[in-house]
Amino acid sequence: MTIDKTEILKALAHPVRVSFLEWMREPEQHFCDQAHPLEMGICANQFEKKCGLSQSTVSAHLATLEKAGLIKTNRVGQWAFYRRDEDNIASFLNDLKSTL
Amino acid sequence: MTIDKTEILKALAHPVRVSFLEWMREPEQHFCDQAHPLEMGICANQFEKKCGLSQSTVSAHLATLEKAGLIKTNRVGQWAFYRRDEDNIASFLNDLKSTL
DNA sequence: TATGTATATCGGATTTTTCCGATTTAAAGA
DNA sequence: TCTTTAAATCGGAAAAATCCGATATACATA
Repeated sequence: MTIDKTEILKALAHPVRVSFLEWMREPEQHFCDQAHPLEMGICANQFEKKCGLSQSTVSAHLATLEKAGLIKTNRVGQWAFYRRDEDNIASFLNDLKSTL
Repeated sequence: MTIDKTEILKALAHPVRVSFLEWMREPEQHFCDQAHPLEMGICANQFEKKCGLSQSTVSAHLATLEKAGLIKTNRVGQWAFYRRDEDNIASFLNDLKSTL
């Protein structure tokens, strides 16, 4: 599946989801208290603590970002670790710059 | 009032509004049948014909783009002419590239 | 002044998005 | 196996977005 600009723009239409992406740019600044090494990605529960929304709501926001191709999920044991999909993000930004 | 990234991203969350902006990049290609000179901007009714939505809906979409600062309005007589606000669009794209 | 044209705004129906608590699923550890 | 923990999914309420037709406003012209 190729990247869908409309789906990405809809994913970026909620400020919390944009914050998630921005926080993941600098994990050591925003998730310095994570028990697991930041190289694994950011654990879902970290976002809950930081944004104050419920577990199910955060899970849905992360799923929206993943469906749009903006983040990738890495499941280890009972945890889910998230990281930015830099390739897709860069492709989207280039696409936007050249078409918008 | 400064540019509001969240408001802009919400404005871009509807594909019709993105199309409006893209069409305005190349007026001579997309609005070659406009009675008024394209240098005045694009007349509101041109968007209606091209997207098939009702007059009131198109007016609302244009208002959303203007509120976000993505387009500028030029009223002449009974007409409203729209053009892209290139400065704000460029600022937004730079902001997005450096923060997202 | 009366009529026609272009756009904005209003009122309301429909759809989509957002959010939460409860439940389910899956893995970890006692 | 039983319990705990983490995350996904379900069900439904509330809020926001979308869309249209009708009406209002503003300008042009007869």
